[in-house]
Amino acid sequence: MKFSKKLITWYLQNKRSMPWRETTDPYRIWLSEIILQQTRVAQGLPYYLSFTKTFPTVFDLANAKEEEVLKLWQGLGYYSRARNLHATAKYVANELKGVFPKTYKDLLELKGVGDYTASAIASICYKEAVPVVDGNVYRVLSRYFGIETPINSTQGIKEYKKLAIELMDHEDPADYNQAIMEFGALQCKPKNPYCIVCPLNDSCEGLKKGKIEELPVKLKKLKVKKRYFNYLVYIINEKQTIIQQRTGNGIWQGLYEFPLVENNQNNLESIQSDSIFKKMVNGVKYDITSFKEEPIVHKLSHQHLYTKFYIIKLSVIPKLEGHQKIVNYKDIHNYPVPILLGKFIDSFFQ
DNA sequence: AATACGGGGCC
DNA sequence: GGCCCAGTATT
Repeated sequence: MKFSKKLITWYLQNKRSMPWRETTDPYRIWLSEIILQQTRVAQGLPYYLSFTKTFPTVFDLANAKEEEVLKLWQGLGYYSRARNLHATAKYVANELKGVFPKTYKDLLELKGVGDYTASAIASICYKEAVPVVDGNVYRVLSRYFGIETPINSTQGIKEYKKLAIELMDHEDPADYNQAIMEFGALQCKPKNPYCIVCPLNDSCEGLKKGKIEELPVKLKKLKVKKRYFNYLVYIINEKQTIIQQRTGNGIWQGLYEFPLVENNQNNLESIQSDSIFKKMVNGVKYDITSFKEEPIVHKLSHQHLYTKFYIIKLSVIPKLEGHQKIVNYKDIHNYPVPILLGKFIDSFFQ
């Protein structure tokens, strides 16, 4: 039997039940694909459910405030996905009358939709024979064909894409694409794959050469950077605090946070000598204490954030910078914040 | 061609 | 502590 037919046969017997497998509505397929970019099914599923419940149609999503979209996305990471999601919803609702593009080529034009996602939507919703090449596909192909080209090299990306096109099942693109991904997720998984019971184990080049554990080859990424975040949690008359929105490039764009002093350490003295802080509390009495003695280490894939929260009690409103705003405790939960701050807020403000 | 961009789970 | 996850946009 052909490679593609074996995968589809395996898929039909082993596929997990998922809500986005019950529909070919491009809105829902698109939504699920954006949510699942670089995200495990188990992590993305609750977000898919809340998004489809809150925004049943692309018009509902388009009509939402960006802040509401970010709030619902809170905790999922890669927040540009949420901003692009909202922008694309507005574009489809307002410029395309709510009708999604129907081809790989046209889908590719949408913000936040790249090669993988355009292929997924085109194949699942419209049966276009375009192959998905995600992390699962790289792994399955590199092992089955014994390919040692790094999957994140320019050469590798071209090579795997070419192979994927050749292997594509033209009669059933939707099931084939989902089959190879599901196969990579459940059977040919990164650690301890089930080669013994694998339906492809009689023809798997990687298994024959004993190289399953080393495949796929991936160029290693750079060392993570350390950063030092000192958050100033102003407590004004025991009922209000100050937050600001992150703008420009960098992490957490569009999310809110407390006034931040970023330097090369986590200590009280460096805060008290900070010019922005001094300007804010100039002439007012305040009391400053550390929330916890040890910094919280928040680990992102590319940087480690050594973070301390400083509780600053005062009885008058300090001088605000232009982008800062006063909020009541009870309203703070309505703002989208990084999970690092969300955890602090949950413990400190109940 | 590289780098930035989250958070969580697994080993 | 390192790797990986239904990748994309920017530099």
